[in-house]
Amino acid sequence: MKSLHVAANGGDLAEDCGILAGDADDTVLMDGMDEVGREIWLDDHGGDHNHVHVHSHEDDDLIVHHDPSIFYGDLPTLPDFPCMSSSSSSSTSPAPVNAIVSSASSSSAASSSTSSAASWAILRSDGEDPTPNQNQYGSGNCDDSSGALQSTASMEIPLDNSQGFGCGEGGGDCIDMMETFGYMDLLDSNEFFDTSAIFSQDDDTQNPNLMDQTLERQQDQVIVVPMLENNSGGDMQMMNSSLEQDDDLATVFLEWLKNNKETVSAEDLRKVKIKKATIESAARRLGGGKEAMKQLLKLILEWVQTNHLQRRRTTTTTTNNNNNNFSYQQSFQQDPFQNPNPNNNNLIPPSDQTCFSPSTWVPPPPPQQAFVSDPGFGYMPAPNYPPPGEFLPLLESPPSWPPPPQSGPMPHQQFAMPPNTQYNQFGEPTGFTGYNMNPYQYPYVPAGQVRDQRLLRLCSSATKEARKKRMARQRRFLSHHHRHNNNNNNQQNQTQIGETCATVAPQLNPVATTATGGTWMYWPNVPAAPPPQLPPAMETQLPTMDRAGSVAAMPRQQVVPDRRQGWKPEKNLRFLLQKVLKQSDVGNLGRIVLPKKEAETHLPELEARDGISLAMEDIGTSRVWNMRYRFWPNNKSRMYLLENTGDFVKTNGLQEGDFIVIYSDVKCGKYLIRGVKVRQTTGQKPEAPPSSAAATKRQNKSQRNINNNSPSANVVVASPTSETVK
DNA sequence: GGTTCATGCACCCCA
DNA sequence: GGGGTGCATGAACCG
Repeated sequence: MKSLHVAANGGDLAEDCGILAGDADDTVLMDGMDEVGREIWLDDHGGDHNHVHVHSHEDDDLIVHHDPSIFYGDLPTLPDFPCMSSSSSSSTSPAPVNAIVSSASSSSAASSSTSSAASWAILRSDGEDPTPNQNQYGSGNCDDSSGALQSTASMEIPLDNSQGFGCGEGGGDCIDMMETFGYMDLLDSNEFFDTSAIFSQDDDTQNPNLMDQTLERQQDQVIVVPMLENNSGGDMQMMNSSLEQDDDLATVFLEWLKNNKETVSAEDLRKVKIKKATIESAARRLGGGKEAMKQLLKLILEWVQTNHLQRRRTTTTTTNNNNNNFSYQQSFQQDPFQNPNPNNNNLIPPSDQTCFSPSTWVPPPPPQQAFVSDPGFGYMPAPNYPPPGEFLPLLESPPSWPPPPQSGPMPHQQFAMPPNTQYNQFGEPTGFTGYNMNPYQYPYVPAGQVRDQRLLRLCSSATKEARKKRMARQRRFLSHHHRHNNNNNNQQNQTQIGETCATVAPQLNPVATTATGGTWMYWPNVPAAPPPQLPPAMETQLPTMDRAGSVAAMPRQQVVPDRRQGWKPEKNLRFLLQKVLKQSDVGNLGRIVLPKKEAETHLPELEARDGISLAMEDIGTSRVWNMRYRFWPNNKSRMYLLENTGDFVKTNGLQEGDFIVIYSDVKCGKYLIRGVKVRQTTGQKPEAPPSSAAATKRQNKSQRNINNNSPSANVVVASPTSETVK
């Protein structure tokens, strides 16, 4: 029998309710993680309890206490946990304390689990949908005092105040997540996986070789999911595939251990701490049952891995890397769960809030390397570890993007959404080459499933209280940030994190975020060339473009929030790329060659040469153009194109030398395009295409010189709308 | 020398 | 034959 017991506690019910209520203002799925959400620790209490300790840090740190005993041979019974009493605070839930007798022998654990399942807040993996009892689980009960989630005392874990965090500030109920998961299947699977052999001792775990040997030894006994054997594919791929193929929680856990044995030690796992209520709520939100727990397990493992790696990365940069606490402190500051931008709290996939109508949005294939919108944690970084600031501040406003008005239905193909994780916390591109991504897509869940909706809603959580805390943290951080930066007057404009999102001028180029990772900031391009002879207002707004017409490096200064006429200050647009239009771009071909680097960086990664449909809203006219983003094979490379641009070009009267700018709306994820006319003041703008190839070349050369030397020297930028500036 | 990208042009489809 | 599609070529750029 494979059952996952997840005890609910009475703690943080309000936040749980936030989850259940699908509070769209919150990034994090798991309330505790949301508030604090900083770390997951697997902490070795040295105890002999077989349970997941879920602690709630005083400062809303989410802690899952993993009792090392889970990896030991003999797993004592859960009823021994002193923490059980804590859940007894539940006066309304008479759930009995059930003992789970677990041991290295899966059979015993299985039987005990089975026997105890009935009275627990149990998410059973046997397929039975543990439809939450309202009274018991409080899915509809936000009363913190109801004790609705307190019925599952059996998984309670003692408060570990010595660790600096209590076992659930709300109710003090804790469960050992790792043990829970290990408990369920790892111990139920006919001993095919002896966790005790992996992390039998701390010393062993500290010995990578021994650990590896142990794992390798175990591998012989393990039913390996085929896809999991491919480690090269990355963990995300593993998770994706496992979701589809793996029916065994134990296998999931085992494979995860195998795949991460070199990077995640038992010590690391012991530091993982997840709030019991969080787990319970998350599992419930996932639909309950085996599948839900499987997903949750995967999510948690993924997060553990991610967090660990991030912590490790951070550790390498600190001189105190011998201090685990310190390193975790570091990771705390980089908590992938944390959204430093209170405005960016909502990571709601498009199926929930996208501007696309659900009927038209078809999730693309699972990304190989994707931004992970963790349904369980609100935000879970992909292996690339986009910083917290890369959250997509989704849809705090109701969907406003109408379906594309083009004639004919939108293709039932990938409907890409803007990427939102390309920037590091300093607003620099992270350098990875391309996404295969829909930022809203959950790599763990097969697209199109109803479960997705639940997962997506998990992104939201927490209460106003939690938001207040985040805001306070953000303010503190900002204050610190300001003190440590040599600010100029523009700094204020750059650090309105959590308060406002910079608006975008069509000629402004954005630098994604500040170091706090919050709000997208837009920075003007200040040409390296001598100052252009332009009105002062334009000098800081003209883009610097390379020969391809794409954006060149831009100094992070002189933020000029543009609130000119016609602009929509409420839009949170993020600059993606721009392209100076060539003759071939504005000709009859109806296609625009996009700069490769920017396209790969900021637009969805293309799996097939046919590309994807991109609905582009014309910023000037609000008309939505159904374009196609694709690529051509070109030698060993690719040439990226935006097709179906003919009407757009004509409508905007774009000609050679003009340029387009593509943004993404960070709120609702749509793409926006803007055609910008460039009129030469000292020379005549080409009114007609060159009549010959030689003329074309000359023209191109001239254009390139303009772009490279002084891109704004001789031009006046005018928008196709009323924003012409001369 | 490798990469990017503008565009020439071959091929195919269709009226 | 015209238009669309997509590959190939070569110039420009970059390291």
